[in-house]
Amino acid sequence: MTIPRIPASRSRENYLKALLQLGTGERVSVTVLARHLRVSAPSVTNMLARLAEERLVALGARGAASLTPDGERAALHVLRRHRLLETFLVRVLALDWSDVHEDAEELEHHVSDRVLDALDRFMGHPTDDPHGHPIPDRRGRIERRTLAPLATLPPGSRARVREVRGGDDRARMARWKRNGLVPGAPVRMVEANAEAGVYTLEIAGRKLVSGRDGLEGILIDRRPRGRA
Amino acid sequence: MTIPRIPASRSRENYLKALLQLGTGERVSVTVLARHLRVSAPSVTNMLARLAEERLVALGARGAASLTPDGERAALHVLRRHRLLETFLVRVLALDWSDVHEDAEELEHHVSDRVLDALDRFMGHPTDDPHGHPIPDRRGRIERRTLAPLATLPPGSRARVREVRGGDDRARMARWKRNGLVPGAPVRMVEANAEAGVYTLEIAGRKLVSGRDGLEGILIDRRPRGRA
DNA sequence: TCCTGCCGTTAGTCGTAACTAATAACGCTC
DNA sequence: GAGCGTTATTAGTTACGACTAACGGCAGGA
Repeated sequence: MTIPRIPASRSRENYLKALLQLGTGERVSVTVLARHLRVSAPSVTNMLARLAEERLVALGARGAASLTPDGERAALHVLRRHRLLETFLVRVLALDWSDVHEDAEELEHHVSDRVLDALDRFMGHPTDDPHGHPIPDRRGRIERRTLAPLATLPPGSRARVREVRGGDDRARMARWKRNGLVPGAPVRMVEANAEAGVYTLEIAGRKLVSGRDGLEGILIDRRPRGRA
Repeated sequence: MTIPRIPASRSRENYLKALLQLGTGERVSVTVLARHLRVSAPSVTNMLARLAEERLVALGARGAASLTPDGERAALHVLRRHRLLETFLVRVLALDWSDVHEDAEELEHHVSDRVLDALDRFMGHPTDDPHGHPIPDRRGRIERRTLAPLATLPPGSRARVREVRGGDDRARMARWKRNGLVPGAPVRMVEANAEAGVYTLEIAGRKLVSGRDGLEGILIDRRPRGRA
């Protein structure tokens, strides 16, 4: 008879999480999903069909997919697990900020609610992960923020780094850390040359010249605190 | 071409661990393994063949299997992960002694060396898990102990509980904990009736009457400390 | 010695989730 | 509107690890 196993997860959960992260309310195409998950397009079509059957995903024309409320709930739970785990690995186990992503990526599929709650309790219910991202609560609610890319900070203005995206790129994370570009760091835009894509910043007193690419993923609050 | 994946684990690791725990140097039969892993006999034959091909298991006549040195090393690494995780769950996260087994059982297959070492460091390199079992070191070496079943303690003698086996039976573990039968607890055999299988004990000052079954798995040092 | 059981193996299937190759459905350009 | 390129789907395979059903070999009892 073959036991159908637990509703199964791992792969499923990764699809849901990807849909959550890629779909800003919008539908996500098969190709985009495939690239993100490093999987072939047919695999995506296939899995989306299964997830649609389980009412976790809604399919639109030309394979465009979005999460149903159920799917979004599930995805937020995965995200919560991921972020709590990253927080634990950094805050408690003192692992490197730029290294923890893949460990969390693995463990997020295997931590029980019991253990997760215990971790949460142990850390005093943190609200942000080490990269500044908000951690969804137990009910799957997440703080909605409107942040701006650091590159949009007008010259002379000050702000604080709020979130640092792209945790899967270790080298990038390590570079940011070296330069002091971590959540909470005070920054001042000294000079911005949007055409050339060159920006001069002061981070916690230290000067940094960076290209636009090098700043992509660093987010600040939309309304900068204070003026120069 | 289909990437052969990582040497893969989960199931493999469970077979290796089972061989380590069941085979006291001896070869283990297909049937025993099947029962222990709650899997059909053909599944066992099948997997053993694969493990033998990878030189992790040596096969004898009539399907009897034992670990090769490589296999034993691998198994001890899994055991180390399991025991360190249990220790973490109990000592740090304050989860219940009798509950943690299954969580550790799941996580042991997914924790990286990096995280494991960090856990080990964080806890100050514990040598025993919450059930009193020795934790293999990083190189896979484990303390060899010669322990005796609590039931063999002569009437009037005192000893300390050293290990408590059978972590997979929650109810049993919970009962022992309620009765104070935890590693380190001082016990005195008040009266032992081997024929009837009834034993009267004093545990940390409290009296307990138990059948032989109820004590199976509780181990003390072979040479009791002190006399009555 | 032969029969009966137990134990293990062989053969064939299933579910999951990936893959490649080939095809179909758009949509944009000329 | 024909043709081309992109995007999605269908078809068929593969690997893993489980399963059931059926078969073979050895041991002990009659």
